[in-house]
Amino acid sequence: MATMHDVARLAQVSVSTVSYVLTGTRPISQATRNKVLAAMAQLDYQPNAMARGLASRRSRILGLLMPMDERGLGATETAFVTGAAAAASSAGYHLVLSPVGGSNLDDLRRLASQRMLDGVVLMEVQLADERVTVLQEAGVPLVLIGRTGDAGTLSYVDIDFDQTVREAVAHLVGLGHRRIVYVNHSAATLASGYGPALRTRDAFTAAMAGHGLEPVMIAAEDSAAGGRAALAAAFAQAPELTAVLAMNESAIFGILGELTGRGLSVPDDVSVVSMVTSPQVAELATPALTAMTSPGSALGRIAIEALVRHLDGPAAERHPNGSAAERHLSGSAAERHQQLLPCALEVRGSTAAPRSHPPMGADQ
Amino acid sequence: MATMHDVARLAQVSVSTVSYVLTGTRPISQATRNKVLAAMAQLDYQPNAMARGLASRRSRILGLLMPMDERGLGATETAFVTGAAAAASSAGYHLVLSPVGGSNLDDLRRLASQRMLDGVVLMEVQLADERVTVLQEAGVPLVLIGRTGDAGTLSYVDIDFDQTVREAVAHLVGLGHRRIVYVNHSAATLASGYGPALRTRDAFTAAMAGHGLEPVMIAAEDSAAGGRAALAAAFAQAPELTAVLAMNESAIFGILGELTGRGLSVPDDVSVVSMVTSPQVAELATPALTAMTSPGSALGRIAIEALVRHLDGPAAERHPNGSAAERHLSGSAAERHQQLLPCALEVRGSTAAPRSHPPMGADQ
DNA sequence: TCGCTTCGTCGAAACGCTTCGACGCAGTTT
DNA sequence: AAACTGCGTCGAAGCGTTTCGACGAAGCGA
Repeated sequence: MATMHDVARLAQVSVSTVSYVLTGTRPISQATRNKVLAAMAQLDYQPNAMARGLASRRSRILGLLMPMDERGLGATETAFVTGAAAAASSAGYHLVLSPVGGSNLDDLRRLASQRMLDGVVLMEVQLADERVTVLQEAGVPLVLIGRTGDAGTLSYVDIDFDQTVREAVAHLVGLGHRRIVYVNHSAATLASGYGPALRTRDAFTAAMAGHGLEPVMIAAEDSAAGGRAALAAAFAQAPELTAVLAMNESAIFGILGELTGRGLSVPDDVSVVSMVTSPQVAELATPALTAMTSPGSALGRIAIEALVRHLDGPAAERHPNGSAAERHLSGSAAERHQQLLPCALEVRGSTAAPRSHPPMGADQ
Repeated sequence: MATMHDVARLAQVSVSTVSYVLTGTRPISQATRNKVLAAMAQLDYQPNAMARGLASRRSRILGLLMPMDERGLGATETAFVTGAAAAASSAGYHLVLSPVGGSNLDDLRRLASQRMLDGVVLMEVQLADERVTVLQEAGVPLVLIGRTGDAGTLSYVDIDFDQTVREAVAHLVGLGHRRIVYVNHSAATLASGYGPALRTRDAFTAAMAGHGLEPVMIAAEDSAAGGRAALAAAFAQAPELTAVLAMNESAIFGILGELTGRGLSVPDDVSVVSMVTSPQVAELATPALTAMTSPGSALGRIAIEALVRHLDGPAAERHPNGSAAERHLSGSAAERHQQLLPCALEVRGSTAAPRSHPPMGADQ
């Protein structure tokens, strides 16, 4: 494996010159640059990541911390990851996905203290997430996907649940539905402070109130069985329901199965809308599900871009010889990126006007 | 951030002594060890990963290379990842998941040449996989999940497709089915040399022949629509079919939908078996699918363990002061781990005896 | 023509760790 | 009693980069 010394010797320049060619830190004449580049090509030189990291105190590695607990990544999360990977790569960073569960905080602390990651993106953030504290104490720059309860000073990208729920409810109400049930994640998930579950809950209450309707909510375990049970509970609580809005991607198949089992047809008897779902999953069901499509890859891209901006300092690098103080100043100006993205309504076959109540005053 | 120097000073020993305490490379008296440990605790010392990597020429990072193309990771792949992560962690390695697509070989080459990864596990291996060549040229130890066509000298862990298919067919034949259709991945996937698709195809032909039955095979796009089309094609080709064996997890929901659409009931009119599927996914369908459950987390664990064994040399470290030659010798003896794991048949609600032909000579 | 920047390059000192040779000091062996 | 042998420890030399200060050589205003 060729080293910088080899390149320098072959190009007949000093080691530091090679480094400057590589990093662009100082001006190098075109002639010298070409010599060096030629030598690098000839030797098939690749800089040693460890040496680079040690000397520069930046690894150029970004971490994507995703708890991989129960069920796997859905297509949504995958889109998210690919978006992030693409963004990182084009910013000259490596992206590593670390499956550090929410439980082993010590692992996380170790990872953070080892200075192996220049920054991290945190997925599946809880309202009160200890990982945030750990990372902050370790001084690792971070961007959240999702928000903690007190996200004031943090950077985050998240889905605009409020807007998303409002749109979903408007769609159903516009079709003429009045009795709409919201199937959320399980009570345990709610209690653990899972942001999406809590925020959609509140948003649903608000949205229904806005239409003068009564919100009915059911918690469901993240499984088909959970969905079945939830639907049974829903009918017990609101026998005349005509539409189901489901946050729980795992439960939704159980809901559909139970609906069929009861001899009810979708969408003629009951309309179903799936929240924060990828088109691929929505198409799996029969009929294909009307769904709020999550902005997966955009979320990932934006999160990484915000992180990189924070790390590399302001893009407007007008004074390459600016003092450290200057750089710090403008660096902190680039901080705190906070952004919400809504899901887009995609109407497929699982929603229609209710049998009993035809549409009325649709454009609510 | 405390360094080794700080620890050494506080503990009143030399830097090298601290290092020996940390790595266990040389004997250290209990008294000294305690002093050092105390100092480390007091300073909250964490070794710097980059410095460590540079000096020792091993990063203690393992890569899990997973192409994240189309659809997301299923629960199967997730189990795989978590198994690998757990194994890596308990062997003292970090596991990073790198979404380097199959396309950008250059990215991979760069990653490999930067000496950032001590070794890699390759997922979704094609029969002719260029990534293997790249990695081998870069001198990075690797273990495959799946096999290339010429896996002779490589280490791999894979599903025993032959055994799995045989068992699935035996289950159906045992119930009395004679006309069984196998729904595979798409023609394009087959053509690209995707091992599981090819191996199951051959295994199915062989298994059916073993029962004196004619194999009918259909290729399906990886989507619900693909499944629907495939079922239509299946009925066109074998109108009297009574059972479907599906490799294609995405298509299977389309198959079920189309079956229902034609007024056929599962399992009364048609039995369905899903191959290489996780229980979670199998439970999503109504009725829950009889499936061959993939040994997800075991695969991941075994792959990592094989890799680590290769890296750390033979477990039987009887001669800690053995010469480099000895170590190399025994190292190469530990190489080439090749193992196949079958999927386990889990009978759920989607298989039953065919209506027309009651069971006969079941224990085939 | 004399200083004064600016440009392009160099040498050397980090960066924080591992590892190698050496050495003092018991505790054997002869 | 002399010559070994391990054990526990130390100092120093790397590992392959980046980065800082320095220094000729131009280029330029006075």
